[in-house]
Amino acid sequence: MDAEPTKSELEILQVLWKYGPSTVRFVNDTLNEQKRAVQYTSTLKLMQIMTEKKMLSRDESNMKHIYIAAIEEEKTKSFLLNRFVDAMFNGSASSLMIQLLGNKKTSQKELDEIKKLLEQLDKK
Amino acid sequence: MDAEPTKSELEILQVLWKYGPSTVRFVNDTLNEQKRAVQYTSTLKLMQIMTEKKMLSRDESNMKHIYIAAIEEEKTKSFLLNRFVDAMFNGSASSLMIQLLGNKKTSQKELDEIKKLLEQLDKK
DNA sequence: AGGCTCCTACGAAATTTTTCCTACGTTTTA
DNA sequence: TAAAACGTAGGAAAAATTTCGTAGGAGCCT
Repeated sequence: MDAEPTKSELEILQVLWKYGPSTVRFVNDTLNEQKRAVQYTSTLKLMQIMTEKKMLSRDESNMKHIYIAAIEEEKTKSFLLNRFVDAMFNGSASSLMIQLLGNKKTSQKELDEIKKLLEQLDKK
Repeated sequence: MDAEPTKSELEILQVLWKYGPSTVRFVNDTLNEQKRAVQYTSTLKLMQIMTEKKMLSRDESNMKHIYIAAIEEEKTKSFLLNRFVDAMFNGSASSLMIQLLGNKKTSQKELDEIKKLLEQLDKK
């Protein structure tokens, strides 16, 4: 992991990961709909900075630049998750699970999926 | 959740949660051993700020003040975890699990514990 | 008592992150 | 074609977070 995405940077990455390469306009609209009010130029600026940091790349061939996430979703999430578990739960996945499942928000469907996953891991 | 602990604040909370009520000196030493170099007055200052924010409370009856975590470990971790899952995995616990267990770091013992936990949840 | 160490308080500086204003060019619309 | 809308770039300000220097008091040792 080269650079740590900040909170705001992560929001932008999420949009790009979810919807694929996008314009600043699209990202900004999405953030405003799904997250919070933010000015267009703020989003633009941040995406420019992220491009400098090599976190994004962009296609400048048209006036409306198209931005692309340059760091992988899987790797980044995995990295951040591991850091989070280490910092918060001393690296213990089961502690995290206890905490996570302890607060009844998780649906039965989710639980079933997790069980299936565990079975798969066992077979190996 | 009243106030968001920042990264540094969380480090301090972790020490207090783990070792119980402590002096600034102890917290600072622990951080320097386990985390990173940081000046005594920096730790002091931060803990004073946290006290203002009601994140910590303290016993001032002696010259060496004793600081106590004023927010609960469980609640705080649960809150931060939920935010993390929402932000990173769209609220899906199983997605998080897949990511977490996908990177082979988790031991068999951990897996067993998680399985046990799931069974318990089922019985209810 | 004088010197040394440790403590707190306070203020300010340094750093990092986030936000937005302004300028100016291109495209679209009336 | 002029006005309005939209695009980028760059700088600077604002906000949030972190760090540390300095001052002054208390405790301890010789």
